[in-house]
Amino acid sequence: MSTTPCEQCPLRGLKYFRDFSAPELDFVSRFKTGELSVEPGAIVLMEGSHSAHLYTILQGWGFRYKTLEDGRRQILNYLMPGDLVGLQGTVMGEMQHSVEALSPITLCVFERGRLNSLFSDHPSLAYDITWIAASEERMLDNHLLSIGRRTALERAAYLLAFLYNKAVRVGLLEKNGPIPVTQQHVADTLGLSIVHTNKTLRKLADRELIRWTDKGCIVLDDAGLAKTAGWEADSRNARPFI
Amino acid sequence: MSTTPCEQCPLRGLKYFRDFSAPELDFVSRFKTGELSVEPGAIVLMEGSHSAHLYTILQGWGFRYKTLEDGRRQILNYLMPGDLVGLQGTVMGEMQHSVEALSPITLCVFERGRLNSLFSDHPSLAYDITWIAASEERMLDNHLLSIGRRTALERAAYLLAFLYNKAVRVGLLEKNGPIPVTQQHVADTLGLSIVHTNKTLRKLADRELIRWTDKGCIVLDDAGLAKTAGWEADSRNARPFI
DNA sequence: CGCGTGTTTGACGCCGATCAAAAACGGTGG
DNA sequence: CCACCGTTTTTGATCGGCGTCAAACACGCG
Repeated sequence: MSTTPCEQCPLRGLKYFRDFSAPELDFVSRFKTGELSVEPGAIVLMEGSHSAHLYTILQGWGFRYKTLEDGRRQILNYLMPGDLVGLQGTVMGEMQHSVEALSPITLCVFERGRLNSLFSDHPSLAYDITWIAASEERMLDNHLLSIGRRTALERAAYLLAFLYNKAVRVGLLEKNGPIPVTQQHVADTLGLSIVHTNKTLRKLADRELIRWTDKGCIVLDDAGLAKTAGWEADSRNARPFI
Repeated sequence: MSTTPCEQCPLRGLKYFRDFSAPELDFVSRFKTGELSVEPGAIVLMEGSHSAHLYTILQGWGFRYKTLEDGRRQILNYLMPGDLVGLQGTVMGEMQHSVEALSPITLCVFERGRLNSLFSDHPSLAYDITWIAASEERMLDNHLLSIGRRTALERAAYLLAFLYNKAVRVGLLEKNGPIPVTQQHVADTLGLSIVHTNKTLRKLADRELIRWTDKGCIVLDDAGLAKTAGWEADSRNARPFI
């Protein structure tokens, strides 16, 4: 499969992402050095590695996670089109989390070495990267609040409403499409056991907020989920991406 | 009290922070428009506000937190000298968390309007801001892992080891100084009830890893804490700050 | 002395972990 | 087509960690 030129980037058509000026687009298209395709379940980046690359998700679902010595796993966040991958490793050296594909994904590959010229020659793009980092931080704040202070049912509802909203906005999910996770993923995100996660998701299904299928979770009533989570989705538009 | 000129910034003497070039120093000293002093327990920034400022902690302890409607509170992270405050609000508009002083703190105040010229004229400083944001993200990753997958005892040990290490490096804490938190703060950070937090901290005290005083927590054995948390502190030096 | 804030302790109950096993499914090979 | 398998979901029983309730204790302060 040939690579997608940035000029024809499918994300650019979405209202959710901001437009580029011509010089920005020109720079980014030279910044991009290739594409990477990864199969579901495969590791994109490994904790402890020193990757020479920075990536943006072009299509598909992935997730970031960390593990403790004894195998306990915590999923930190989910990755969707437009998300920057590997910034921590790029800016600070070693990766301290891993990244795994949830569906087949393709990533745009950027040359780390050219990041300096991005900062020096395209301050607006540098600002975008900061914006994205701040946005990621904000998501983590929300997850931390959720895991720390919400009950199991609220947590689950929050997670699914969050994933649904974000995925729809980036064009990754149509209204009745499945979020491609297993209950094990949900458990590792919420900090719960898989058994209790199952019972919790069952309650959400009984309330007809979701339906669980072999392809993942179908959100039937995202407003209802947000309500049981005590959360309101952030509806701002026009976020940047690289 | 008159303000501290950036040329004499006490943080600059610490090995932990990187040096500035003359032009950088010059810019930053003009970027800084004043200082803000806040008493313990007072709110520096409020969730939902639109602050026109960006801050760096010059001295003292603070923390970031979010609350749910019903009052449940989650502390997201602790703020120490060199930490940037309000970046999320500056870059993305509204603040989605609050900031409170834990000790008397003083902050350097930066004009948000000049952030553009920082990005356009001082790419190295823009890079530093990205670095700091990535670093904050990394800390949140660690906290998420902790709350999601560690036991109460491990969580508490991790938190105290983390705070101790960071505080010592920025010159905020001498070897036997107290971390100025109450057990309520610890509980709200770990996602535990205050009663259970107390019983957990007691276990750490019984093992002679910490001692609790009316001024806060004294770390007696930070290696021991890190060990019971199953964690190794990151010993990298030379981080940037603004 | 009385009060407020913070720490400590005990009793009890529940949420969620753990253990165990059964379904339900798609995929594979005979 | 069917037997077998691995993965995932589902359910029940039991256990334990942590929450909740309640009350004491310690301390600094006016």
